[in-house]
Amino acid sequence: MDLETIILATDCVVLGIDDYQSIKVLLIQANSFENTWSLPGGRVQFNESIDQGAARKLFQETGLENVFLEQLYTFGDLGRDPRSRVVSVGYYSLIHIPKYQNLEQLKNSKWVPLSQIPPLAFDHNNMVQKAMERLRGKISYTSIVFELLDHSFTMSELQKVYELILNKKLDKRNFIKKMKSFDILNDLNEFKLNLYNRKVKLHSFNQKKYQEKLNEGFNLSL
Amino acid sequence: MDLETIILATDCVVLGIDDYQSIKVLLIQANSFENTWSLPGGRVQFNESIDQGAARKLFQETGLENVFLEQLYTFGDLGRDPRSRVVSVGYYSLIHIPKYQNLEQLKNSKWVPLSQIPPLAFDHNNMVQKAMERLRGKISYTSIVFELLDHSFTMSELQKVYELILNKKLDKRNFIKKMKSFDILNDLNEFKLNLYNRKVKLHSFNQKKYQEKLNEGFNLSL
DNA sequence: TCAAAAGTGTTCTCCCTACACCCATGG
DNA sequence: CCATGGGTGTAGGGAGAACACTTTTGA
Repeated sequence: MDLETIILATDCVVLGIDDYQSIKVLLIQANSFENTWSLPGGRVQFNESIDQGAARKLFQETGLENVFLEQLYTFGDLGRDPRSRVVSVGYYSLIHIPKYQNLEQLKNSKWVPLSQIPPLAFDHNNMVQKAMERLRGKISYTSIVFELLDHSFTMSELQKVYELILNKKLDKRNFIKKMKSFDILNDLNEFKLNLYNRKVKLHSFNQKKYQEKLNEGFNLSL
Repeated sequence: MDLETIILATDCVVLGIDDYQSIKVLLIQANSFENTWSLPGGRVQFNESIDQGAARKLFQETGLENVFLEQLYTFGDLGRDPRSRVVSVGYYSLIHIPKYQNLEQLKNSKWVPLSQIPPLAFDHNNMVQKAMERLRGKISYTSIVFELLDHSFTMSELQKVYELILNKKLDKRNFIKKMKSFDILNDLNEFKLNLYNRKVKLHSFNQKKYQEKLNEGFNLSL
């Protein structure tokens, strides 16, 4: 290969929630650098689109597929990879961690709370930063919060996710009042038991109602 | 060069305002296709960052430099360029057109109102679309509106720009009240004559005040 | 005298915010 | 009986929205 060829790659910031205590990032062992963690990613092939490349590498390295995956930003500074000129298209993915607990490929990876991320390979810390900014921005005009939740969830789980993303505490009664006014949740007649074995009502996201409202300049900001 | 090499390029959506009647896009004659218009752009060199590449091509093809220029989205679908596998990092730039009227390099280009853009080369129409979405989104949490205005401007010019971006009419009194409440404009003791030769008060953007307010979760949405 | 844009306040409504107590359960 | 989180309603203040007339100038 030409020594002066720019190599094109993707990297993916996978954000997830499990215990509602923090937002976590999926890190894998960087194969070329011992003791260094990095984001899943790799080269884009000649005969695949960038989106396809990102989804393929994500699947190969983590087993995740058919998940929310969106382009974030393209990182192309000189020297971001000391070995060669690599331009990386960053992506971010949002998942509810317990749904994917048993994936074989996750053996060599770990979920790390945002506040405890070590220095990562290349400019990967920067990518995580950008992903969080994007998430924070998009929470108010898209329905991406629900990507972080299970199909059914309690109101306080939903509130916790908002609080983690916006990084501030919200008033319980005001939150519920606002959410109900959006009228985009289904009241399931199902319950789950919380830590204190108390029955808690479950809800689900009503994609259809949400889509209908979107056309009228509707948004989800609190 | 390797036939299976992915080529990296940039393209730039230059948006500008002159007569406050419409937002306009700068189009240039695509050199490889006769009678086709396209966005300024070209290959990224091995020894420059993507940002530098975008700025360099913008300057070479339009003469514009030191202007607002920000990465937009990376376009990498198969077949977007029928000749070879080109991945293009899209940028957008915002300028006040009359400031740059005399640029030599703009001879073979034209400013076209958004509503009158012809079919462009490659996926360039798509890029324009994305740039407008970004502009609309960012108007409320950054100060990019002022990139489209001259250093000094009248309140109704500012209002027109908001109206063009948001694509709806605003109430004059409410607009002024809101803007004044932001407290980020300087009242210049200067006037300009409008079409009817009437003296109109001029204002300018107070970058410093704006920066101070930013830290307190301030935003510019109407 | 007509057309076009500048300049200027008030009222009403609705939404956001602040705020507290009881209940159910497991330990 | 204690700790923890679920569930529920109201009142007040402030911001957004609606709204009209006068003035200036050129044509």
